[in-house]
Amino acid sequence: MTRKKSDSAGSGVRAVAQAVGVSKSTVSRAFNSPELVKEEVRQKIFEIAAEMNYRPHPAARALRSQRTHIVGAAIPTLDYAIFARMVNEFEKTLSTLGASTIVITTGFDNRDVFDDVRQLVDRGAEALLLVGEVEDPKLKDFVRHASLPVVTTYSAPPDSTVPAVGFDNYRAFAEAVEHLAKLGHKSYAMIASMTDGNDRQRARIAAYRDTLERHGLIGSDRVYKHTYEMRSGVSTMEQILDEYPETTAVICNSDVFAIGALKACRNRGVRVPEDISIIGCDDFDFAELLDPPLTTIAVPAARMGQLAAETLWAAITQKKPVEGHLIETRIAMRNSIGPAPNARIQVST
Amino acid sequence: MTRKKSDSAGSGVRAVAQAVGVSKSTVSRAFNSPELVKEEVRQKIFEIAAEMNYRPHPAARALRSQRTHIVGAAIPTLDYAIFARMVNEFEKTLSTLGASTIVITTGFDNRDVFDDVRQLVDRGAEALLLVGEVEDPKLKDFVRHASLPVVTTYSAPPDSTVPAVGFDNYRAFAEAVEHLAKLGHKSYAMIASMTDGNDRQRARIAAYRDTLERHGLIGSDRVYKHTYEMRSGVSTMEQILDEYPETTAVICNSDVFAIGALKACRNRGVRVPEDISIIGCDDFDFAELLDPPLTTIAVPAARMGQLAAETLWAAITQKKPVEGHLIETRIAMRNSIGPAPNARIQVST
DNA sequence: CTGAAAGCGCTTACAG
DNA sequence: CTGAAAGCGCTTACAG
Repeated sequence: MTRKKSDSAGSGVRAVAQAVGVSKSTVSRAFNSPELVKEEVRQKIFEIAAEMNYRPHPAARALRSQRTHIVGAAIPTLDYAIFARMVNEFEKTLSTLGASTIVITTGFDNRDVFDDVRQLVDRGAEALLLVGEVEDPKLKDFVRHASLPVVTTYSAPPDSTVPAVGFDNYRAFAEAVEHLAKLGHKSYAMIASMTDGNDRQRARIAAYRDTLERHGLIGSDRVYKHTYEMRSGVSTMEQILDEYPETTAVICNSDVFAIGALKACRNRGVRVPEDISIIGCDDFDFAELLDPPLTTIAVPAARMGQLAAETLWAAITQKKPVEGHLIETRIAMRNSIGPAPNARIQVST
Repeated sequence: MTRKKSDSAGSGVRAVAQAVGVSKSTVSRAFNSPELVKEEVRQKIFEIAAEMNYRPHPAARALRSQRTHIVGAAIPTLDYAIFARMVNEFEKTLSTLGASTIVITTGFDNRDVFDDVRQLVDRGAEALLLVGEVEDPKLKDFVRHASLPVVTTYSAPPDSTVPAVGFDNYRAFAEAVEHLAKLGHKSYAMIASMTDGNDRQRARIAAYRDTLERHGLIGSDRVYKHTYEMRSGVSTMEQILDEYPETTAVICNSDVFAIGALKACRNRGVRVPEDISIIGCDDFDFAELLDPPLTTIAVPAARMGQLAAETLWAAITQKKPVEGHLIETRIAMRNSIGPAPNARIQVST
């Protein structure tokens, strides 16, 4: 025995039922299957329930119905515009559909995220949004055997363990480099983020290397890796200017790096795009207001959030399989890239 | 009768208990009060439970223990760096403490947010983070009578219905305007956001007006209101330049506006800060990399998220009252403001 | 259209 | 240190 059986007053269904003069069943039905309850009775129940501020106990409801209406999102961080935007859209879409969003941040390395993801499930998540390829063996195992819908975003791994609502990182970057090659650039550098447990970075670097190689161009070995910080964009760009002044095209795997690179060029009196071309990735809001306006690969963050929410919800409610979506990307063409200069200007130090 | 009583196999405590050869009680105790279970038995339970991939059912656990370990955050949007950063820190802190974060976005108008906030509670939130003053009468009523801990952030209303972990918006902006006044500026404009249901905006505008008035300065009627978009910063700055070319100081209630204002000045050949001073608010990451580096009021987003999480958690677990915190702000001094020019330059159109 | 009863899967006070 | 039993607050199949 634990508490006394609350068979009388209180504030649960029982109390409402008593106040109205019907059974608990009828009160519950009025909320969950209103069409089964006589109009007149239903009205009275709603009225009195509202008066009493009655709300069904979430845990009791979830236990009995085996539905929590909670969906989990495990993302690297919220402190990065593009992820925040995706979750924002994910949450809004889900909210419209009648579900809530529980969030956990895991960092950018996917190799050991199982405990974080499990926390979401332990709180009742009925479905899961992930970012990038599933690399944690324990998580791989979990999604294989677990019965809940899972979708991953940002990536489009062909051999993925789970359906993906993402874009082709390789192709997007291959096109960007291709574009620069056609503009006549001969010497390149890439500012990337860490590749450990991050398939997007690996795909982008591979695209950069492969494309340069195919064109017999210099630079494929010049890949700088940093965590996402604007200062890193500044310092890396300075380093490039110092060590490889022949560089005319810099591919940044994040607008965070690009804005830093732009700043470094300004500091050094290097003109963009006359002397050097810089391309970013993400299409942050401020990209077009930079000086010069930043050409950048537009990542469809909001769209991914929306589609992920929709397919997950359909999977939960209609038991449909989770549907992957390959989203096309485009380069937001602005003025930070241009034809390769015939000669490098002098770099002032 | 609903389902058959799962008294035998399955995958719950019962199954684990049977596999180990103890009672459900002992299995449950091994997880919840390990010190009450004999070392040897405990080990065996952990081992077998892990093998069977056993996880206590969240809803059952929550129903019985009346604890969900879920905390709710109702914020205007995640698609704005400063809110995303606050929630990011909130989540991380809570995660460390053993709780999860459920999020809902409500927009910037606080007058009708009760249904959103209630959704959080209906999903099991044990405590609530809010943003700004509580203005929705229904919400006010709810927090007054509800027994769950609530904290609001960003504001510091003295007569608040709920404790606040925030900063003094009025004072922060009064200081900023005061600073500009001391620099000799005579003619001002403010680019603000919408004031409906937004006490932070109202406080900032009041601070601006009061301070100007106290100094007998021009501009207190020149407050432009827009939703947070960089283009609005551009167009409003252009308007200011056109209609009030005598303006030498522009206070932006968001760095989003400030970056737009900076851009507009650049477009028009107006030099910052030689011709006009611009100050932002938020201290976005990119503020110091702008050209010129942006002077801006630093909003302590991460700190608010952390403190809110800590006080809410203490309130839940130790039944301590929720503790408010008034956080000091400072102006991140950079180069976008300077002494008032003696004469206005010509504005090219 | 409605009510009585079972049971969702745990945890915990009680008794030993 | 352990087990049997009660009960958390709902929802729903069953019977009427």
